[in-house]
Amino acid sequence: MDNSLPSTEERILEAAKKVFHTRGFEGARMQEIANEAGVNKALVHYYFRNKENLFKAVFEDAFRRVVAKVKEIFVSDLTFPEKIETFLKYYISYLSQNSYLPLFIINSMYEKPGQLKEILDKIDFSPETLLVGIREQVRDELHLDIDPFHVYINILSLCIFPVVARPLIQTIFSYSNEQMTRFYEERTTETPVFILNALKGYENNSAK
Amino acid sequence: MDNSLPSTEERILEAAKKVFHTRGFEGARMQEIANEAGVNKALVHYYFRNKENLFKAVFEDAFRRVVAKVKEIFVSDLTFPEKIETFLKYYISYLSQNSYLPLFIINSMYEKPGQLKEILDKIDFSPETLLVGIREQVRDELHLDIDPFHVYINILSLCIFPVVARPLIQTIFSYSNEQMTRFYEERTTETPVFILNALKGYENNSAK
DNA sequence: GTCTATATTGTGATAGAC
DNA sequence: GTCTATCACAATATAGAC
Repeated sequence: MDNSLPSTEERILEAAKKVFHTRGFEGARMQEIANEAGVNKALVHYYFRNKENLFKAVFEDAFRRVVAKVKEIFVSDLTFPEKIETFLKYYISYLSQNSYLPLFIINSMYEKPGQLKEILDKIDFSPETLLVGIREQVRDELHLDIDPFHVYINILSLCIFPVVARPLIQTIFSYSNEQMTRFYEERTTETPVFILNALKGYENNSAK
Repeated sequence: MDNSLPSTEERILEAAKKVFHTRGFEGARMQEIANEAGVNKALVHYYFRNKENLFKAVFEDAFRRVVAKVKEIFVSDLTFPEKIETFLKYYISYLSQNSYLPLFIINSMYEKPGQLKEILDKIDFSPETLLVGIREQVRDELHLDIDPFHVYINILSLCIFPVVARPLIQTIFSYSNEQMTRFYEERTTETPVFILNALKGYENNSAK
């Protein structure tokens, strides 16, 4: 484990994460990043040369983290229901700490479409790994034969959207922060039930 | 019906929608809006005074449209399964034409949290209308007694997230535009099945 | 109402001392 | 490596002619 104090470069990167995640590329200010890191603006340029480079570093870090966590859960020895439960439990707690992360990644894809391609080549990530795992488990454990791709997207939708749309939900329904916390706690148990119910419903039709 | 040619003010607003929707508040440039409208930059300020005002007008327009459409479907005489199918069919076609709209609204809530409050007061919109309708139908048509709020969020999640995350999905899975079109077509029929299956699954447990 | 020209401020980036 | 000072330009906004 690394117990040393964070280097200047690390402090700048941490500050950049905070600012880019919440404000996006266009909204971020190099000045604010410098302030957040407790250094001068010029020093930010010294380490990362320009805004574009710094953003790239932040985006890659964010994507790596999310992928690593998803893989950690979905590529494991757990049963399918356990995976869904674990995945949701992880997302509630992880995203409540990093509620800006998924929206940051989504927005970055619109602002800088090409950037993900480079990253995908660099890191060890094949979407097939995830899909194959789901396909086999849905078939062997639940005895269903349905497209795992839609199942996968459905699971992600039900996990991520409620977090991403939090300010919208909270405003429209006039929920307090405490009510929102309870809402997300409820989803931890309710969402797996919803998903597994849906999958069981296919049993009648998929006997082909 | 209004057959007259669009006024200058209308042309500017249309241009502003296009630019704000795709680039967000920070990314938008008054110059680009002026170009898009075919007028001079100064004229944009003449009609809307500043960027903030123009953005407000665009955001309000977007929110009104989305709410109007959701109400049109959910507050109707259709049965619950019909509502879900209609809603999804509408969203596939509507969002494929305006794929930037939901993300624009979500982002605006982070950038300008207070703005929605004003709008909600102005327009005729009560979230209870939507929830009450769902609650009654789930109970009377499907004979279930579950929280309509989570059902409502689940439906929205399954509709909106796949559209919002399109660039991410397309890049990760290396899908062509044609494959993405087919993906969304599939969802039009698959998502209602998924949702209704999930709801039926509650029948066993909710006999209290 | 619509334009050109300009004011004014903000912001990414660099030069150069220490 | 870290700072201060400054450049260069981009972007919002306004003044004033027509």
